[in-house]
Amino acid sequence: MPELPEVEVVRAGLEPAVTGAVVSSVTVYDERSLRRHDGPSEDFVERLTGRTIRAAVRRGKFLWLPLSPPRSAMPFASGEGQLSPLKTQENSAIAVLNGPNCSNAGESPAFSEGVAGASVAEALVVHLGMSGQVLLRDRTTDDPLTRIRVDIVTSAGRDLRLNFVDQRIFGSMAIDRLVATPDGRAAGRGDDAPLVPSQVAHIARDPLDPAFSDARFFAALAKRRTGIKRALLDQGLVSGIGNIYADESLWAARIHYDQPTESLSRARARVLLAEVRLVLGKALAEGGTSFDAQYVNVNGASGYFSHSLNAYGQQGSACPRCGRPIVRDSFMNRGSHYCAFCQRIRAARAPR
DNA sequence: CGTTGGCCCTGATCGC
DNA sequence: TGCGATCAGGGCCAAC
Repeated sequence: MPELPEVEVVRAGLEPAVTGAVVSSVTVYDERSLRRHDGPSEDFVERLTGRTIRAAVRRGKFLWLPLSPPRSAMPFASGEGQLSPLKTQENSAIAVLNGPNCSNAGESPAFSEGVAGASVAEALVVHLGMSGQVLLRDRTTDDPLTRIRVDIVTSAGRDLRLNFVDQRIFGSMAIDRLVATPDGRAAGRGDDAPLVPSQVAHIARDPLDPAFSDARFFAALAKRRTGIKRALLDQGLVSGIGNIYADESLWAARIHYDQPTESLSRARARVLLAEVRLVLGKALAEGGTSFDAQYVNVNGASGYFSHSLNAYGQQGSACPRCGRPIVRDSFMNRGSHYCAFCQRIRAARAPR
């Protein structure tokens, strides 16, 4: 169950390896992992092979790797040689630190020439679903349950391999076109370009995104007529939160999972958002310390359970705050773990 | 149109 | 030892 912190660990682990890398071959072992790809697996392989990866970007739980235009479809390069980053990067350390775009003053090279229809900016979109992993390997390593394999040559000339492993096949890969963000801000963490995959455009910014608007979140939340946990899990309202961090944030804010959103005061919503950020940030800090740059180790389970969880999965044990037992309800086809004493549904304060 | 319930998917684990 | 039942839930979409 990778949520924002786990996906960010993947992104950060992939970034130095894939930035400036060229895809040399692609193998699809299970077409079901292409559910989000609009076309057959042959199309996926064809469109990905030979492309150069520009960056590793994340919004919420979605990850994408923007691709440079295919060489055959390269538009007339406007001016400076900004479209020929391939053979010039001899110093991989610099390439990793600076990224390919920093010198381009905000304009995305892949998108700038789209007027004549010569090229549409695209990205490899990855969602890990429930059980997905992207494992960075050498070319001799195979992993069980690998659904898609992407072999790359890094900007430093190293042969590497990305194994997309996914037991339950709720995750997926896809080639998707990039569209402009409505606010013109960077689409996610890892790239300055205001370009988001079309299938991610409806996903809200996450609470760690500098362009996340607290005010708009509170306003949207106040309009909802549902339980607070359902709202937290709605990626169109706020992204990156899954079942584990929802339960942990609600426990920290002492809010019952089914507290009606319309009855939640602005003050308590503020507390909740602050706790969400604390929980996500803490998990991110813990996850970030335990991964090896060589291998993007994102085994969801081991990552989570190394964190100290106060509520999730703790049914039967004592609430760390009051000592009463944590209970588990079945809710929305998932478990909700909470302290029945600390987290009670409260009536809305009567209006003056 | 906003909200909600149901479905997809399978390896690991547990109990008999 | 073997085997069947159970469990995990993110995102999407039909239905209300």
